[in-house]
This record gives sequence, C-alpha cells and structure tokens, in this order.
Amino acid sequence: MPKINRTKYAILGLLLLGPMSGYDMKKRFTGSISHFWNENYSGIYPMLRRLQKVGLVKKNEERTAGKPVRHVYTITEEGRKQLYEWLLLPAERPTLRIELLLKLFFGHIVPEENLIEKVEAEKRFCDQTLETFKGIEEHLSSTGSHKELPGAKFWLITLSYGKHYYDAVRSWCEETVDILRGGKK
Amino acid sequence: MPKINRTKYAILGLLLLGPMSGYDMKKRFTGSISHFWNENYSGIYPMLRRLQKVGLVKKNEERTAGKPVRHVYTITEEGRKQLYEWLLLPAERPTLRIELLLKLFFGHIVPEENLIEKVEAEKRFCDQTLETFKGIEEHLSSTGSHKELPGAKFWLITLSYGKHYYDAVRSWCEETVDILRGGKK
DNA sequence: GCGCCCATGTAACTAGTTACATGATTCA
DNA sequence: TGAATCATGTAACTAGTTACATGGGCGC
Repeated sequence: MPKINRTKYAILGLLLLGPMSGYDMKKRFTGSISHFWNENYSGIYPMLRRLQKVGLVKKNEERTAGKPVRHVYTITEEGRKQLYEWLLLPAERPTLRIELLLKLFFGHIVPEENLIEKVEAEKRFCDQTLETFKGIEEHLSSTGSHKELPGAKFWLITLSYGKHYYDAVRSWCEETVDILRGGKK
Repeated sequence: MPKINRTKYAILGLLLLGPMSGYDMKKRFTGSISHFWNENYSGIYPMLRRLQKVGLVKKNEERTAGKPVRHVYTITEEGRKQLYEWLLLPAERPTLRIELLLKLFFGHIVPEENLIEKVEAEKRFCDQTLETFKGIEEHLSSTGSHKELPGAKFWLITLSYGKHYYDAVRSWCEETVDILRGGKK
C-alpha cells in the first residue's frame, strides 16, 4: 500500500470550517490543533495549488486596500467527497520516535543530573501545555465561540486527548525524577 | 539549526549493549523498544557503512558453516565520544501527527458509528500493547535477563512511559466512546 | 527606527517508507 | 512443500524541515 498524503486531507478538512487562505491555515496549525497536527507553509501552499488544479478546491482573490492580496480557498463537492472517503478509512497509527526515551535508554553513560534536567524540562512542557488547554477551554465556554466550529463536540474530544496525554506524561516525569534521584548509587 | 541525524545515534547507542549486526538491530527496533523508536533496514545498513567509513564503528565478519556471513559491528572510542556529546544535548520534542484525532476533528461529516469503530480499534491496540508490556516485565523479573542491559533501571523507565501513555489513551478511548454514544442526537 | 503581523511563495535538503532483490536453512 | 527465520542490501519514492526571498502596514 502506498503512503497516503495526509497533508491533502488536513487541508481539505480545514476548509470544512469555511473558506480560508494558506496563511489562515497555518494559524490553525500553530494554534489550538497544534497538539495533534501541524503543517508548514512549504506544505500548504504547493498543496493548495495542486488541489485547485485537480478541482478539489476553488480559489478566490480578495483585495483589501493597503493589504496583500488574499488567496481564499473553498472546498468543492468533489473535494468534500474525497475527504469523506478518506475519513471513513481506519486511522493509521504513527510510528513513535521519542528522543527523550532514546536518550534515557542509553542514559547509563551520562551523569544522572543531566537526565534529570531533561525529564524536568519535559515536565515543564507538560505543565505549560496543560495551562494552554485550560485557557482554550475557558475561552471556548465563556465566549461561546464553539459556534465557529461545526462540531464543538469533536473539538472537545481532541482537547481531552491532549489532557489525558500530557497528564500521563507529567506524572511519569515526576515518578522518573524520583527514581533517578532516589536510586542514586 | 540543521536537523540532527538521530538514526546515527540510535545505532551507536544500541552498540553500547554489545557488538551486533544490522539484523540484530532491526530485531531490537521491532522488539521491546519499538514503542519509542524504530528504524528500518534501509536506514540501518547504509548508516552502518557510513559510520564505519568515518571510524565510529568497526566491522568484523563472522562466518558460521551453513549460515550467511554476519557483519558484526562494534562501537569505537570516537563513536562513544560522539554519542556521549549527543546524549548531553536537550531532547527534541517530536511534532505530533495523530491521524485518529485529525479524523475525529472533522468527524461531524461522517456517521458516528464509523468514529466509534476507530476509537474502539485504538482501545484494542492499547490493551494489546499493555499486555505485551506485562509480558516483557514478567520475563525480565523472572529470568533475571536485566543483566543483559547495562542499565536495567533506564529500561524500566522507558517501559513505564509506555504504560502511562497507553493507560491514558485507553481511558480517553472509553470516555470518548461514551461521549459519542451518549451524545447521540 | 525596530520589530511584529500580514501574506505569499520557492529551493535545497534530510529523513523516512515501501518495494524490490537474493538465497540458504530449519521446522512443521 | 511451504512458511518462517537468518541475513544482506538497493532503488524509488514520499514526506517533512529549514532557509531563503519579498514587501507593505501598524504600533511603540
């Protein structure tokens, strides 16, 4: 089986939220969905052109005085259909490459203090991310901006995944620091 | 900053466990460390040659009657030094691309039963993996094969990460199935 | 005047996956 | 006799990252 191009579907999917430009998409990928997906400009722009060429999206140019031209894309019926087909397929699992664990696995040759630093950095990252999630949730419930999304439920589900995940990693970090400190020879 | 080649260090690191062939390495990558790292033959063999050429590993050919020649590699002092330098550096975080979440995020256009299936498949995967971990742990404690590794402690730490992770995802799956079933319109 | 935001994109590179290619031995 | 394991590797492709390139507007 050849590898499926997920950038294509990530882009088509974003267009379900409404017409937008490549720049808008990048903002989404850096924002609240960054904890489970990301794309760079160098993936987005060429893909948008390709999708336009084969008729899965339509382009409109928006001109506002004193601002750069915006290339705003809309999903077509055919685009929607192909996205739908892909959504039905089983989700492929990512092959993990967790550098932190690789470094810990070979950790017996470096000073333990160095390992502890790494684990604590990871913990700080978890804390930060969990804070961000809290902020997003509050923002969502207070402003009622869930109307922006056609499926706020699904959006909460992905957020919940993040919470479970970072909570788990966070407590692993705590345990691990204890082991590393306590188990000192 | 240019991207660092982690395959290089994954291979050098494995050689800390003792001399081995590319084939042996692949077995490790498919075995008990597969939950945090993987490499394919197509990454391993060319890298071993490259590492040999620059003197980070040494090759010995082992001939056994009736068996293919084994190319057994050993890490050199210089290899160990370079690995050490890399181990000290902060671990880079992977950019996540979780297809399941992407599909759920756009899930409002497909039948919910299809989404539930995907989440349940994920749960089954977690259960399976957790079972495997249990097996590994038992095997380790019963046979005392932890002597095989220079740092059994670190090995348990990586295993524990996996347990935390899959436990968390597993309970997220349960919650999510409930939401999807209960929240039916 | 500086830096950030808006907004578009390309070029060059690095990494990663899959398919291809070969062939002996061992075990059921 | 057929599948699995041992054992090596290459070729072709796909995906992903970083650096490069440009330029106006806005706020401090």
